[in-house]
Parts: sequence; C-alpha cells; structure tokens
Amino acid sequence: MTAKKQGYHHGDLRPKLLQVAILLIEEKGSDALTMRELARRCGVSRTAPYRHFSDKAALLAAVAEEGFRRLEEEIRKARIDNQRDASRAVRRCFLAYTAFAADHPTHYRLMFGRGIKRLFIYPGLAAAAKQAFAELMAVVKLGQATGRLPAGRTVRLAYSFWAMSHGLSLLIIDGFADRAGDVRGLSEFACRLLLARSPAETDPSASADGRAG
Amino acid sequence: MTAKKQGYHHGDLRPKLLQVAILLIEEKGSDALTMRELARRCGVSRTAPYRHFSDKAALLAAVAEEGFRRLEEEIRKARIDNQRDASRAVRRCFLAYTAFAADHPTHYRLMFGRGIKRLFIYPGLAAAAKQAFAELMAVVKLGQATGRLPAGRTVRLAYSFWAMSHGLSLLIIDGFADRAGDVRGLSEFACRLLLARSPAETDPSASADGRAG
DNA sequence: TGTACATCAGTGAACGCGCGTTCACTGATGTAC
DNA sequence: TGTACATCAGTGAACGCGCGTTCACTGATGTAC
Repeated sequence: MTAKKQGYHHGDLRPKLLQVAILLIEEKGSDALTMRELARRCGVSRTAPYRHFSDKAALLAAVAEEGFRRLEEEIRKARIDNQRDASRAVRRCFLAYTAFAADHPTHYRLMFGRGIKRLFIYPGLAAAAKQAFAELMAVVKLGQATGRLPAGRTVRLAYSFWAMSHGLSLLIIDGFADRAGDVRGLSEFACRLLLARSPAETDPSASADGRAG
Repeated sequence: MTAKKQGYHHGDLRPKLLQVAILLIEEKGSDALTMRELARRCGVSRTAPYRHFSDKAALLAAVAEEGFRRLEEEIRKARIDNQRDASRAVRRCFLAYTAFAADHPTHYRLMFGRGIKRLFIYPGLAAAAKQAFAELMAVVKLGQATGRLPAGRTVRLAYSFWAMSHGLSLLIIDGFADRAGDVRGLSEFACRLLLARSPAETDPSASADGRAG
C-alpha cells in the first residue's frame, strides 16, 4: 500500500501529477493547467513537479499521450465487441470517438490543440498518436474486408473517417452543433453517410428518392 | 487620401489594428497577439487600441468575425461560379473551405478556438458565423435541388459537410495529414465520399468492386 | 543487525518576464455662432 | 473668416498579477559491507 505516506516523500508523485493534470484541464480548461496550480493541487511544493517532468512541455506531452491511449482503447473496445457485424462495428467506433471527445472536451482539445505537433518530439506521444490512427485503420480495414466499405484507398478512407469524427467532435465540443438537435443522432447520420455505399446500410431518408444505395 | 498623416492622430487606427492583428496571428500564432505587441506594430502607444476595442476580448471577436466573413465569401464565390454544375459546385465549395483553412491556419484556428463561443456575445461575430453556416446550407440545398444529394435532412447534411471540411482542415493545419500524401487529393476524395450517392459522381476507385454507385 | 554514504525526491525563496488594464493627461479636430 | 469650446484619439507612467524556472538546500531512502 503506497497511499498516504504523508511524509516528506510523496512516493507516487508522477502518476498523481498526470492524473491531477487531466482532472484540472477537464474541470477548468487547459489554460488553468499551470505548473504552480498543479503542484498546489497535489499538495506539494511548486518545484516538486520538476523532479518528474523536465518542463511544462514534457508534462503536456505526457497528458496528450495519455489521451491518445484512452481514445485508442475506447475505439478498440467498440471494434472488438462488434467484430461479427462490421457495419455496426464501424458505427460503434465512430460513436465511441465522438463520445470520447464529448466526455473529455478539454483533454481532447489539448490532444489536437495548436502546436501539439511540436510536442511530437516526445517519442511516447508520437507513438501513442500513431497507434490511435492504426486503430482507426483497423476499423476501416474491417469494413473493407466485409464489403461494407469500398476496397482500396485504405489510408484515404481512414483519414476521411478521422476527419469526419474529428470535425464533428469539435463542432459538438465547441457548441457549434447546438442547432443540429440531438448530437448522437447527428453522429449516426454522418457516419451512415460515409457507409452509404453499403447496400445493407442504406439510410431510409435517402432511399426515398428512389435511387439504389 | 487618409494615408500617412503621421501626426498625433492616426486617423484610421481601427481598421489598421484589425488588419495588423490578422497578419500578426498568421505570422506568429495567436499567442503572439497581445495588445502590447499589436500597438507596437501599429506604431502607436500601448493604450491607443483601447480607444477602439474596449478590451482584448472585443478585439478577438472582431478578428474572428472578419474571418467568418472571408470564409463565407470564399465559399460563395465557389458556389456562384459553378452554379450550373451542382456537383462541381459542391466540390469546389468544399475545396474552397479547406483551402481557406490551409491558407490562414492561425486565423482559422482562432475562429474555432477554445472558448470562442464565449465571444458570441458580440452580435457581429455571432451574425457572421451564422451567415457562414447559411452559406453552407445554400450549397447543400443546391446539391439537393439538383439531385446530387439525398433530399431531406438539409440541416444534418449541412452539418455533416461542415464536420468533414472542418475536421479535414484541422488535420491538415495541424500536420496530422502528412502521411496522407497529397492533401488536395485527400480533400477531393473525402468530398466525393459524401457525394457518392450521386450516380454521375461515382468514384472510380469504388466502382471497381462492382456495386452500383 | 549496524553503520556510512550516495542518491533521490522533496523544500522555499527568489528571479525576471510580459501581460492586460487604469489613470490623469494633452494635442488635434470639428462645430456653433 | 475668427473664435470658443466640446469632443475625440492619442500619450506615457504605473499598477498588480501569475507565470515558468533556477538555485542552494535538506530530509528520506536504499545499499554495500
């Protein structure tokens, strides 16, 4: 049991810093994530975090890395749980993506925030982002292998799905989708639009105009 | 001629502030947009901007407003210029959108940056954003009226297009699309994916699998 | 088991920085008569 | 056309603020013998 040593040494400060940093940005926005406030919230001196992160950039990179790991995990779960129904798997992954963003708006923003690419000098972050994209590729390949998505152009298809989920996530997070009504319904709609080539997945609102799906 | 009065009164400071602010963020990022630096660049005292913008938030709102106006204009041009070929018009509008973002990355980021919605208390900004979305709606309606897009659900369709262009724009801006190869090709691909229901616009890479478009 | 000592993970004071904004002011401009 | 005066658009000094980070330090821990 490492909890509450309460002494001079915290004992488990690094993971705690990361965890509190994430809570902090989700609660107050990423502007509120300062080294000083973070130390304050961990009940530790201002300089203690520098034992574990060489500077603020390193901390931010670690926070973003953790975000990509969690996002990837959410998508993987949705994919694995629905592997037998490819079209459903794709839709569930898509919804998992936007749900992650909606549930952790500030964290998501940080992961894709301005200048995040500068932080990709940290190998852990770059790897985590790469793996998350690889998971998206896996989803698209699943759709292709089962004929639910057009063959070929896997990378471009993956980017298109990514762009759609990313864009939708941010519009929702930032309050631009307020006029769209039910956001979950909007997400489903957008995803089905991408899947529309699949005969089994024809959207009823579209088949009304008489053309084959 | 109002230029170069060079005296105590600048004469045309407000538009100049706006113009220099936009140049500044495009050149150095929106972090670099400070009231002090802005004044410096306009060759004016630090407090002079406060004659024209009550505070920094008001300035940012004006910058974002100008961005939405320009974006709307780009899309409208693309729509009007191709009105006779609806499918082409939609694609051109889509490309105009991502091109705007790619050409003015920091400005675009600011328009959709964290907390931008707080600035929507400024009526000018709210109106400009609304008009830009209305322009997107017009594009979608054009596609629908000519059978290039499925009928009904206009708002959701517009949001889907918006999400796709927004997401793609940001992935490109932020350097996440580097592995996608040619970004213009990617934009076309993504747009065609949305238009795929239209028989005339079947993507060759998809027709290979033998199903009707 | 006891001890010496290197190393690790904290402390707390202090640094310099650039920021947004306020304040009392002043020079320039426009207008009424 | 000349003058008085209100108003507008600037000035420059100063404020308080929170930030990231450095520095010399010290208490706690782990290890070799």
